Amino acid sequence: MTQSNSNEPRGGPENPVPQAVVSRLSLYSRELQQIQQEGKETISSTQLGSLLGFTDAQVRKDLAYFGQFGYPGIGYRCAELIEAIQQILGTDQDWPIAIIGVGNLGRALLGYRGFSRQGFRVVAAFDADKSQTGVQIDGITVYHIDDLTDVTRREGIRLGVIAVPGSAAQEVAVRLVEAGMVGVLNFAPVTLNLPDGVRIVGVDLAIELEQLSFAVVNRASNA
Amino acid sequence: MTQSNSNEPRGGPENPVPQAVVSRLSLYSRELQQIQQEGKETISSTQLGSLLGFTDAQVRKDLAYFGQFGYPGIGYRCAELIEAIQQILGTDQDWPIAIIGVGNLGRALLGYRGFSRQGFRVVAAFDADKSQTGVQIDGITVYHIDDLTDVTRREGIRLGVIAVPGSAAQEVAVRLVEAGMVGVLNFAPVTLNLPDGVRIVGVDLAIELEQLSFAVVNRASNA
DNA sequence: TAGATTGTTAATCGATTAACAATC
DNA sequence: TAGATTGTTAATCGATTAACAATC
Repeated sequence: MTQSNSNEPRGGPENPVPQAVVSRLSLYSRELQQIQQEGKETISSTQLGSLLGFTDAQVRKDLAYFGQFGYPGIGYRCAELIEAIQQILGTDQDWPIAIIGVGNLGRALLGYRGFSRQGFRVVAAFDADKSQTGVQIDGITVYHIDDLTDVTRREGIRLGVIAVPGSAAQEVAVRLVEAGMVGVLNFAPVTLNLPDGVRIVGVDLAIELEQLSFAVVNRASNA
Repeated sequence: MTQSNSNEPRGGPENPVPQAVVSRLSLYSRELQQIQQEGKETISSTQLGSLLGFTDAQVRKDLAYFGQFGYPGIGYRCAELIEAIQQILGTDQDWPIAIIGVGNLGRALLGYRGFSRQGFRVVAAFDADKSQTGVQIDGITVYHIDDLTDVTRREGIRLGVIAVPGSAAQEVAVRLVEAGMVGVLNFAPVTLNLPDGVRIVGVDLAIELEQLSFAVVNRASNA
């Protein structure tokens, strides 16, 4: 019988980490890298929080989910904390990813250098259009969607990015899961229905703009 | 003295609407349009919720922030609710928008048809590179960044999309605000610092992937 | 030592869910 | 009428903040 160690701070079943905490972890990491580039060695929770609009308590609490990283009287050493967060997020590993759909958005994603910032590496693109098969875009080969499983296994791809029209997204998503993918970044403007255990992050560009228009239309409350 | 009307359900200062509610409103709208296309006239909070993974109570509570839209015993009429939500979000209006930066990502956004789904219309692009000035991309003219204020005022643009490198983003953001923009969709991987009253929505592609890698690395808790 | 800052517990705040009278 | 479903209040749950002893 597996006995749960109550000294264990990690996000096991006993201590599920809220989604919001994980989002902020990414922001901390990004901010810390900026700070480090500016030559600062350490930073306090108060400083880090204020750069991002969070309280000092929130920063400390978030980190406390995963362990003790700070030094009382000093703060956090940037280099150390960056490394710790990357390990928590899994971005200390190499993540070969695939992009499905080489329309406008897919092509942009193929050329986007920002992915590589944290160990993500686009290794293959897929499209249903046979005239695209074999084409190279920004050094990445475009495969036919029917080769999804083969290439995915060969390259050890676990994360897929959906950049196909909404009408095709659900079917593509199912095929990704069949091919063994466990995480999906979905740019199509539809709700995907996938088995539990497959994590989905959705980015709908129109919805992001809607958040802005709501805020603008209702910004009397701000003024 | 302005007396607050306690019958007023809208998100005035008395009743600030949580950010999470606004996000879900967009999802409801998207889902309702799908449902309507499938020929359904009405839908219950239970059905709508389950399509999106929310409880029925949550759906009803979210909508209750803004008024009464349902019919006891019947549910919600799709057409009516869609129109109501669009009015709440402001997407019943026309929103001319500008894209700043015509690199890989900016170009993809210029060609992205999904923006127009809800009244968003890209009317201008800007870039600091003078060799791009005057070029047309997908029918949109690229202006030099120095013409930002002129074009913004002429076209009545209030929302801007930042698709420039991180190193230039803060400076560009400040210029957008100076030009009169009140909402910014930021694709650059940096935290923007802008006056209160300017709403910022950030989309960091690498961070979205990090959320996936965390979930995958820690998915023992799911299994 | 005095000053700064952490990690953590308790208190507060806000958001989600359950329950149900009112309505069609 | 019986069945379905809303809008809303009260109860629950979870997340944020405040406070402070422990530490450097």
